[in-house]
Amino acid sequence: MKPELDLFASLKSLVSKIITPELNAWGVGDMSGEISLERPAMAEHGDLSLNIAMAAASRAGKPPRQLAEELLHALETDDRFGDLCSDVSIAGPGFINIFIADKALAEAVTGSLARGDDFGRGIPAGKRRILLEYVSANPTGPLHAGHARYAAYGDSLHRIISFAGDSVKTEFYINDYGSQMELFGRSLAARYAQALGADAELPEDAYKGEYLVAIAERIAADDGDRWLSTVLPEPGEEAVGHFSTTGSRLILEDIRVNLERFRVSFDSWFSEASLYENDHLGDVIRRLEASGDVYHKDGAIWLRTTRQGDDKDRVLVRKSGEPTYFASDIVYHQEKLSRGFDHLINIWGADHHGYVQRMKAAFSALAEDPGKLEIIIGQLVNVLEMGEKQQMSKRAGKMVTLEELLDSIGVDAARFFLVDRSHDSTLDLDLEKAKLKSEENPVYYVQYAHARICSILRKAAEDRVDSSPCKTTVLQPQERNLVLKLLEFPGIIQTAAATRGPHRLTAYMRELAAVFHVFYHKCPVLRAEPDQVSFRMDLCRLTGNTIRIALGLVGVSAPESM
RNA sequence: GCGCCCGUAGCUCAACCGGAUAGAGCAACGGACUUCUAAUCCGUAGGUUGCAGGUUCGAGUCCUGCCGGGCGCGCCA
Repeated sequence: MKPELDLFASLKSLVSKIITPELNAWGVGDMSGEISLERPAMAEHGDLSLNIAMAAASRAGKPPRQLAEELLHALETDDRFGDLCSDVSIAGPGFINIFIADKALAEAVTGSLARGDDFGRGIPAGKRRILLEYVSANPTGPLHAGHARYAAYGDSLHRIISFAGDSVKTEFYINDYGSQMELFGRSLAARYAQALGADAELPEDAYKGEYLVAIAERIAADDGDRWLSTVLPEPGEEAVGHFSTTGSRLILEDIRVNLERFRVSFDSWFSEASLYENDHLGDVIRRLEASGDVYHKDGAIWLRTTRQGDDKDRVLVRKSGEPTYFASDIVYHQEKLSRGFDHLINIWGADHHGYVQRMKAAFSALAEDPGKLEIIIGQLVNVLEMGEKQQMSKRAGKMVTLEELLDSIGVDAARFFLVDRSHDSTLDLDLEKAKLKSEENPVYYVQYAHARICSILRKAAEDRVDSSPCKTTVLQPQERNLVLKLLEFPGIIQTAAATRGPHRLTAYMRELAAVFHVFYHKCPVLRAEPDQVSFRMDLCRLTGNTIRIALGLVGVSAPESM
């Protein structure tokens, strides 16, 4: 976003320019990174507030208010600053409070409006290529509420980081390899036999979910009893392979369909099994050996991850000769890097947090910078039924699926709800309550503001409202509040992206909708004084654009009427 | 036992790099539609930010120790 179109950003750089000589004169060293303009909680404290005098006080060895006086003088005598600001004063322990001129605010609205759907978009940031991996489920069952949370979070993060200016691709890692897949194949084979009326028993610890019955019936319908002799009394290796492959393909298709309905899309889908089509594992192990941290013990191959701070060393290849999931993951991450990505973001559930250290250690062993690997731990979702916590288990088939969530509360409410709180907090989800909540979900509050704006603009077009150009340079308090809230948007985008926190955006939308609703009640638009109509329509347009953009960044629709 | 996350209004949650009088929504109570959408707005009430120390101009935020809850500590994934 061009600086002159982001009033807050350009004010910040102007203030920095003005006060830097003063800071230098105090001999406090480089404090340029600490200069920040904040929006005070209270209107009396100005539109923007500068706290650098207090931050510098101890290093300068002078009282903060005295320093503030010097900065105030520098600001007051600067012509450019005088053009943009109507007042500046010192308050409290040494805050410098800045009041922006109404004229500058009105011009910023015009400039922001001209950016259309790009209002708030950041400047493309260099050549860094990011790969964001999330959801990454076993294709052994439908996605559940926990996956839904990470899907909503990850997809929103993708949209936000991209909008903020970084280049991000997304990937779904399909865990279609290993013992869980074999167990899945055996479970499905038994269901298949049962579907054909045979007396087959599910293996121990089997996937017991009802969805497997439906899949087995479908395979029975497609293939008839062709496989029956190979699965009884015990399924052979070939049959297990067939059922796990066929079953996972069908489940993956179901996963794709539901994610698409959830407005979550991936640039690529990567199969773990495909890692074994060539000897990538051997290549990676040879590479790890160069670190000197690979050793053999008890018939297995180990990586000395303790050298990088892990609790214990980890097995790469079992004594059976099968690679561990850890080994797969190292190969996978090596593969990601070799595709040219230089920053990898993974979203993992809290139940995998113990895995972070060993993965970082693996990066070190590969002679890669562990800083290239950013792992975001998302806390879990508790599903409550009648207030009772339910254990979610894919194998036991006990879970609330993404599909059920969408059927009961809809895409918009589900996405807003799941992303509206920090990923760092455990989320309680009571499906019955969530259904009730759909009526009072804050998403409707935000969407309603958008619909209301559209309604005004429709009416303006119908009535051919006559609006002469804006002459007023004095804004009503409600207009000021709305403009100031709108101008926060570019900064909110940057913060949400940098802190990986989409919930900041939903919180912002609620605030924006609130100040708009207040504006709506106090400031008529179409029936305003003739020279005010044009500016108020601009305010409506810019608010509408901003809500639409913000909702879009969390994958929620912006209805034109409700 | 060790590691990570969390503890804020009755409930669900915010609070930017440590900023001024800790904010929203829901629930409760009282008001506002002959008007550009009342899915809205205005008002009232609601707090020792789990507890105890420490750091400093200033702590919900940082440090230490407790208490409580979640998750993990496999040659499962």
